[in-house]
Amino acid sequence: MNFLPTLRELVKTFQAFDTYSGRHIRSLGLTTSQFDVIATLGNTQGMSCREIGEKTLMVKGTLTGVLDRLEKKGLLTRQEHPEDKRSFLIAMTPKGQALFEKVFPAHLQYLEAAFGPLGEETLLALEKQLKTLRRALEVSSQD
Amino acid sequence: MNFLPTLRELVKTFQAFDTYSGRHIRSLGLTTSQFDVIATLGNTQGMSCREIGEKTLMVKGTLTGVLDRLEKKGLLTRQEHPEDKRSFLIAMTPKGQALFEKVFPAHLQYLEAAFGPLGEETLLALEKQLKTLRRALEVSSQD
DNA sequence: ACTATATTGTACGCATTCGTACATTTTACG
DNA sequence: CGTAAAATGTACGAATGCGTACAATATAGT
Repeated sequence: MNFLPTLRELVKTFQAFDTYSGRHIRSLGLTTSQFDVIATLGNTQGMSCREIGEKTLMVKGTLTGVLDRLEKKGLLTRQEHPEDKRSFLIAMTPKGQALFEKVFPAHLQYLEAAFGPLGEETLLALEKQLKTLRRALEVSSQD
Repeated sequence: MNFLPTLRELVKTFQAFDTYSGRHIRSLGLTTSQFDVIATLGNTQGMSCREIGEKTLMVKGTLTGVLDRLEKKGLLTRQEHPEDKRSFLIAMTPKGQALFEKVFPAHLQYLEAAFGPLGEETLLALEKQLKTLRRALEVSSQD
């Protein structure tokens, strides 16, 4: 079973997306990780570091540094969590929310230009195939 | 057109592969990038930095550091290129070649355990779908 | 209630990743 | 031939990304 071409294509496609998306995000003055956090926190009342990690697919160790920089930029705050003293409620500042409202729709539109022409059927088929591969990897991981 | 689920699945699948593959490579005492270089140079007479970059999908700036560490480990050498004074012929040492012969088949077999069960049809279909998406991203990148 | 275990987030070290700038050399073109 | 443009690899700074260890707190099992 020669899976290497498929594997190589997975990596190339991921990189192509990263390059395409990253170029636009950088022009907005952000990194990809920073944008992902802002996109996650926008229009919410805030959430814990764990929740942000689940949604952005970042591990907590990475997230600490990303949140530090966004906090230093004045885009978010870490407040004490009332129910759990280990945790923090991480929420956007007005400045952060304003940035979200500016960059999030703009980036979605930018991505739409690339993904839109593919059509819904192609996107759904691809999503399904990817999920099949991911499950195979996760099952094998359990050994 | 809601492409976000497909996009998220692409990232999750890539990460699942990276986690699965990386765990094994780390147990062999290497990083993913180092393994990719060794897998590329194994059983060859050596090649330029540019060629390695094309095959491993690493940009040259990244490659410099990875090659530095592999050279320091005594796994490869940088010789002067006879035809082009800007370039180097990067080739494995006997120690590097021996490592290649040990880890490359082992890792292929490890990956086979995850990819094999998918079957050839699924892999080919996924490769084709990915290529469609990648071309859409590359076309949009030209603007 | 007590204690072993799990969860939450940070600290740290190491290696990558990328963009930009740069020196050197090669190529293309007039 | 001579020069502008391109190619090759390195240097550098900033920011991930990840594994491990760690302190503080919460939860579960007894």
